Order: sequence, then C-alpha cells, then structure tokens
Amino acid sequence: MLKLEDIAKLAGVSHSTVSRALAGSPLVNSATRDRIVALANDHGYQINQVARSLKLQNTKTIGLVVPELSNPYYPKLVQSIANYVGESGYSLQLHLSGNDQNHELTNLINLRNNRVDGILLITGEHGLVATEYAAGLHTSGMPIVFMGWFPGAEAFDVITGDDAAGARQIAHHLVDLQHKDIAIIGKPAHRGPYDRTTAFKDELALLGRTFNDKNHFLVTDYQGVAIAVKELVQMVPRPTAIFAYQDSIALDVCKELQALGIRVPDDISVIGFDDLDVASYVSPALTTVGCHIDAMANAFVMRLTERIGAGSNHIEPIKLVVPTVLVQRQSSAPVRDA
Amino acid sequence: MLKLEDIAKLAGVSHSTVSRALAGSPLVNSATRDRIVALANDHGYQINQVARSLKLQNTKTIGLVVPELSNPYYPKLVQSIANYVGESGYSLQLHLSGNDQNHELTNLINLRNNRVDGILLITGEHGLVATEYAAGLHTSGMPIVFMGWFPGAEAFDVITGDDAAGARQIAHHLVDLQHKDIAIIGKPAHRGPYDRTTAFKDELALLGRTFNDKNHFLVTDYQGVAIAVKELVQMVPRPTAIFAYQDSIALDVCKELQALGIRVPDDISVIGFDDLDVASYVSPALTTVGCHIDAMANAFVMRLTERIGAGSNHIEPIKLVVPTVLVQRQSSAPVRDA
DNA sequence: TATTACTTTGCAATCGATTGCAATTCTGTT
DNA sequence: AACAGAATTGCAATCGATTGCAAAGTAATA
Repeated sequence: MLKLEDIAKLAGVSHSTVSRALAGSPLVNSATRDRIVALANDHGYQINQVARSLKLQNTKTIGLVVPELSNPYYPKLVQSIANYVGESGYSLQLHLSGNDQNHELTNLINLRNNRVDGILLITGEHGLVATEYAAGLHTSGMPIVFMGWFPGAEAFDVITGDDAAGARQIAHHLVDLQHKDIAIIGKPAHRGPYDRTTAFKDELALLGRTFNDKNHFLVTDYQGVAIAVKELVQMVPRPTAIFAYQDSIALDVCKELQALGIRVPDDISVIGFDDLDVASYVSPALTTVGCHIDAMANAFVMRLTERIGAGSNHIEPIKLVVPTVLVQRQSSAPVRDA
Repeated sequence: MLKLEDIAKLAGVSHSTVSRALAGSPLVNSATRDRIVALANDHGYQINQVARSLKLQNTKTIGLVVPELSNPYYPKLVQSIANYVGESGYSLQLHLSGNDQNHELTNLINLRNNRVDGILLITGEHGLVATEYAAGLHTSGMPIVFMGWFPGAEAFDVITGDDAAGARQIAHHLVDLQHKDIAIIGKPAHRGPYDRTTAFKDELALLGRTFNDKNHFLVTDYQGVAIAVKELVQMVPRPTAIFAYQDSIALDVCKELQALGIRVPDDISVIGFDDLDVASYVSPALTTVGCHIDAMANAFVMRLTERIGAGSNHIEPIKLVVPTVLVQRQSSAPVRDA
C-alpha cells in the first residue's frame, strides 16, 4: 500500500510537501500541488487513517451502543443515526449490548481502546448497566450522549422520548372511549420521570379511574404474553382495554387474543407504543403512540458532534425530551355495554 | 490518557517491559509481570488500539456495507453478523450504502482508509455498484466477502440464498393449489442464476403453465404496488395468485387488495419471500420462503475471518448457496372455481 | 574464583502520518 | 549586483505501541 513517502519520491519532493499538498495547504506552490495530487490519484494513493489518527489524536469515528436490532424500533433509529453520522464526516462503530445489556461494559471498553471520538449510548430496559465506567468516561472528558433514561441521567446529556406524555395521551384516549376496566401488559418501570406505566396510572387516577395493580401484568417474552392474556380474559370484570408496553408486545397480545376467539377492538381494545412501521400493516392496524425517530436521531448525533467540537471546554449537560403523537388506528374502539 | 511509558515509570522499568508484561510474554520475570499488571489495572491503563494498529498493521475491525435497515430483512442479518464479528474479537464498522446503493463506493473508500482487516459487503437490488473499486480491493489483497449475486460474482467469495430454489418451491406450491393465472409483482431480475422471478417462470413452464409476461408487474415503491394491484384485479381472466418479490411487497399487496375489498386468500392467494418475523403477525399470516439467516451470517463472518487469517496466501474463491424453506401460512389457498 | 549458559531487561528502529521551525529559493527594489 | 522580504520546501520530532538485538544480571559448573 502506497504511503506519503512513495508519492514524495515519485514527485521528487519530501513527504512533508506531499502531506501539505494533499491537505490543500497554501504553503505549497500551486503547480507542485497539482502535480502531486495528480500523481497521488494516478497511483491510487489513499491516506492511512490509522497513522493520521495517531498523530492527530482523533479517529473520526463515533461509537454506537444499542441493545439489539430484533425489536424493529432500533433499526429505524440506527438507520437514521448512521446517516447523520456519515453526513457529519464520521465513521460509525456499531456494538450490540444485547437484550439484557450484559455487553455494555465490554462495548464501552472496546470503544475507548479504539479511541473513538465520541459515544452514542442507547440504554435499554435495564437503564444504564455500566454506570461507573460510563461515568468515568464522562469525567475523563470522553464525549458521550445517552438516549433513554436511568437514575442519575441528569449528570449527562440525555435524549429521551416523552413517554410519560404519550402514556397520558393513551389514558385520555381510553377514557374518552369510556373504558373503565383497563389492563397493562408491560415491563417493569425503568424510565423514572418518563416512565410509561407510571404516568399512565397517574393520569388514569387524575381522570377519576382507579387502577388496580392486579391489572398490571409484567412480561418478558412471548410466553409471558400468552400467559398474561389467558389470565386477563378470565378476570371478573374482564378488562375492556389493554395498554401494551410496546408495539411488539401489543402485536403478540392481539395475536393471542385472536387465537382465543376474542375480537379486537370489538371485545377488547389494544393500544401499543412506539409506532413501528408494522403497526400499520397488521390487522387490525394498531393504535399507538410514537415520536419522530429521525428528529431524535438528528438531535442525538448533533449533540455529540457539538461535544466533540467543544474539545476540553466544559459544556453543561442538557436534557432533551422529544414529544409524542397519538396515532389512532383500528385496534381501539368505544367500550361496548355487556 | 495513560500510556505504556507512564506505567513504566511507575513500575521503574522500561516501556518495552511493560508492553511485554501486559502481553503476557514469557520473556518477563513473573514477579515483575504481576507487579506491572496490577499497576496497570490500578491506574486504569487501557491500550491505545490506534498505535497498536499502526505498528501491527491490523486494526481488528471488520467493515460491513449494507444497503439499509428499513427492510426488516437487513436488521436481522446485521444483528447476527454483529454478534459473530464480536465473538471473533473484532469491532464492526457499519456503513449504509443506501437504497440505491449510491454510497457503496464512498463506503469502500472509507473502509480502506480506515484500514479495516476485512470487508463484508451485502449487495442490493442493483447488484454490486462499485464493481471496479471492489475488484481492485480484492486483487490488492483486501479480504472481502459478498452476500448476494451480481455479474462476475464467481471471481469472489459469495454467499447467497438459493432464491431460485425458493422460487421453484413457490411455483410447485401454487400449481399444487391448482392456480393457473398467476401474477408476479416484483423488481427487475438481478441475481443471475439465483434470480427469483427467472426461476419462478422457468419452473412454471416446466410444470406446464405458460406464464404471460404481461402478468409481471415491476414496482419500486408503495405507489407502484398500489397501481399494479389496481391494474391486476381488472385483468381478464383475473389472476388467482400473486407471487410478490419480497415480504415487504407482499404486505403492501395484501393491504391494497383488502382495501379494494378483495379477500386473501379466498379470492387471491399471495406469497412473499424472505420470511420476515412480521410475516407471521399480519392477517392473514403470510405464506413465504426463507432461509436460516443466522447460519448465513455465521458463514459470512467465518469465511471472512478465514481469509483474514490466510494473510497473503492465495485462497480459491468459494460460492456458498444457502437452501430455502417454504413456510405455508394463511395467505395461500386452493383456487376457487368462478 | 573464573567461565559459561541462561534469564531478564533496555535500546532503538519502526509503523505513516502532521507540523513547527529552519533553510532555501524566488521576487522585486535600489 | 546586492539585499530585504516573501514564498516554498525540507528536517526532524512526535503520536503510542511492538520487537529484534545487544547488554546486563543471575545461576550453575568446573
């Protein structure tokens, strides 16, 4: 592989001059510069970014940690992020922390070893797992921006969807439809002030609907959903509406209800969260709540590049809360009298 | 950020010794080694992979080029690939070539600049776009493995699903169901001997069904699907079965048919390709063809690491064709007599 | 104790770029 | 022709690791 010095020999100049010429420095005579550039092109010279990184102490790459790509919510996000990262002139290093995020620490260690210029970390259901290490990175000056929420997030740059607002929208929607017996099928609360289920229950209370905690089913996988649904449909009184923690769960819920011969939304309304593309394909199309993923991704990347650009200058952490939209489709309907 | 020399000073030895100690070299006295390792841990030393890469002429990172993540087929693949890459001790650099793959060349140039140890390139509907550059990389010794098919693929390592076999399975299935008037809604053929539509038509012919090319609709987006479906349902005789080029198109087709009041599969059978997760969620669940994505990803990564391991030793290109499975669900049924 | 053989350690070159500073060449002016 | 000042170019240090080879230290043997 050709290096600066090879081009230098061909051009009969020193490697310093070649370096400057290719960088477009005004310090080199324009005639020589053109000659050098032409020569470099002809011989297919391509800079060694590794050497450049070592000297300049930056790698022009950004690290992204994301739990997984199975839940279609993430690929959408990663797609947007990758595009913005590319547009900003950075390469993207992708690391999966896993469903249970047990690779998070390893991911971060790798990213630091690789001396990425900054880190985008998307937290999962377990919040931030590698807390100490992440905090250490942050205080040591590594630019890092989080997406999600976890205890202590205020100390960092965090971008999060306004899940609480979304949950409140759902609560209103269901109450508008006259539902009284409402169930939640979801995961343990983990997003503090932005948690979906917490906000949902609170809002129901404000609207004069008491929520009974035995109507709250915690699930982790399809098995869990199946069990929860079976249990739920036998309750007296039987809930007329289900708020599923996320679209992928809502889909499973619908599937299971239909398998039991229960009609959605005629017998039971189902509402999801995330507004995945698939939500509009299924039958009945899913009523859900979403937020503009592309805008989130943009803010995520821009904030990181700002931090990178600031170098060692201190920047106050910010919190960015992205609003949500209720998308009404066919899976929710007014309650029917028995 | 601490470097070897800092630890060396703390330990009262030379940086060479520290380097050897941390690498576990037998050349250093075990007592000193333990002391050095402890010291390095205590002070949170982490190796500078950039410097290491420059010296060792490898980066321990693999580049992945994939068209996009919007079609759910890709995230599934990327997820598996990322896991295998991680397990093999490499980092993953992700580049999106775009729906029309117009970033493919830029992607490859970046990967070469970054001196990745090897490249995994997933081609899209346009086959391989940066043909010359990719060939140049290959002949210059850069390990590179392709997924998909394109003219001239034989010269490289290629892994591809046996789409042709899958298409033949679909043809048989439809003929078994007594369908005579069959339509294709798809994209232009681009996978040579493994092309879906080509094989599908050929097999129909072998089975004694002549396929009329005006039953072949080319589409590029949702608009196109809508138009094709509208046109299709007015044909005389009206096709009783549709082979959609991929599940995402099949989903659109079903949606559009249902919007027109046409029942699937009662009036028209629809078959997809890819076996996306979502295929089992929609209603009716989609009959489709798929192949074991995880196994493909595994082979993809393993082949690349083999190539990397081989260094400059020549290896004969291989072609790996992964078999397909027909998954019968509810969207296909026997033809009804008019 | 002297000599040899074996451990252990350090020196210094190397990977391929960037850049401050010194050296050289070129310009224009008297 | 001589010289100041500007425009170019090259020298050499630097980024942080790895590693061949020489040197120093230690142990074993005669």
